[in-house]
Amino acid sequence: MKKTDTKKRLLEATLKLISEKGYMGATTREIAQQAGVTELTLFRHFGSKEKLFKELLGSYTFLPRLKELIPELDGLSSREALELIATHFLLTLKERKAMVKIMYSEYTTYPENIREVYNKFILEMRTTMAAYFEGLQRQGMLRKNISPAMTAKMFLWVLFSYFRSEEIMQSTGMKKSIMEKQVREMIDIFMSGTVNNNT
Amino acid sequence: MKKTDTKKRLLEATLKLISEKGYMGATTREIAQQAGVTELTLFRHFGSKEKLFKELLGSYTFLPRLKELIPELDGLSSREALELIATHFLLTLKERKAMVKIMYSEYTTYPENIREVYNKFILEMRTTMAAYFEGLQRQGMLRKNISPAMTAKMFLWVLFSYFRSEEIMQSTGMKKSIMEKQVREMIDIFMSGTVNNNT
DNA sequence: TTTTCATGTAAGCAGGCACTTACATTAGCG
DNA sequence: CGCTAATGTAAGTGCCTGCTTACATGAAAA
Repeated sequence: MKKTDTKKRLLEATLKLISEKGYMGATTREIAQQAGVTELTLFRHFGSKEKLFKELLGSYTFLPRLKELIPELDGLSSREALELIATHFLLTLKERKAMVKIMYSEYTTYPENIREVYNKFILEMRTTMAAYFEGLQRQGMLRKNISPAMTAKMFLWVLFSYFRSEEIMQSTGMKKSIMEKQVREMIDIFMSGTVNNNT
Repeated sequence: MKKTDTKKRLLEATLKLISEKGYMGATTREIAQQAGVTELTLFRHFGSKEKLFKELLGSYTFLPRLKELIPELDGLSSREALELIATHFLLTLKERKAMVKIMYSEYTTYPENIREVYNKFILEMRTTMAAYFEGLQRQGMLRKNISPAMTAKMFLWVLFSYFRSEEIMQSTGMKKSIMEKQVREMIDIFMSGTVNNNT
């Protein structure tokens, strides 16, 4: 008997359906059916719909690979480094698309602990990036008169909004070649700004 | 008898409750109560919950004041102009906060015509800003090798994300003085970039 | 004054929901 | 084989939801 399997399949089904229909729109019947089990099995495992959802959130790890990535950036130019970070960030979001969608749409309506997961993720990303930018600043590669914190925020905002507009809003999804081109364009603007200096 | 009043109050109550609890979480009973009428009156006016929601969306105008604003920008430096645009944009979002919240969270779950309203709004903002940046580019005030379309997107993404993180996620809301300071910081980075050129 | 029209009161219906109870089945393990 | 533990079948409970029906009220328009 594969006890673990059932629970796992239920959690996956929950993730899928809630990301598609929202917490209130996803019924326990449908979740169970999607997982290939009876509704009763769902309740035997989790007790209630809310506990199921909380366990889904709790079981979730965003494993910010950003930190692991930073040592690899040493030999690269800051432009190359930011491109690499951006690409990895976007791919992580794409992989976790369903959960990202949930956190995005349920944040305001389902206050209890979804906020914790979300805030933790955002905060970790921000501080990691801010630390990286602070390093660049110390090396003289970043303007002295801007704050690493705001720099980090704007970097992530642009990437996240790009992800949302491409992946969540459009059904098509991002094509890799197009994505890389646009990442390059975004990072170019992010680094060099928009103002014309050639005079 | 104030026929118009009742309908208007119902629409306002719908806006408020759906923005707080989502479409599925807001009940017709509660909406009617919030509007100070009987549930029956709600159904006499709108026939069904879905029609009520659609009428809310249809009745809604985002009146993009961006277009009206553009003539006023003539004497200003591009930095001042962008700051003015940004401030107005953020204030519009704040005024329409409830509807913005709805479009944000219900977009993927309530597909039918909420997308139209949202897409129309986004598209209008983007094209207006892109046209403005194209003008700047012709005047030689914007780098030649970046696309006005992407520039416009990034500009709006940063502002929108800022709004979301300040206004929607935190309960406190934006304080005007802090907002102005941060807008200046964001536009500085947006215009001058992040890279250190002083060598 | 009589009519009309927006609203209210009250009761309820049918369906879906989360969740439960009682009992049967199946498969692996000692 | 017999025991245990996970799952299934089936029926149902109580609650809430969107929505309806029948009748009453009250104020403005005729």
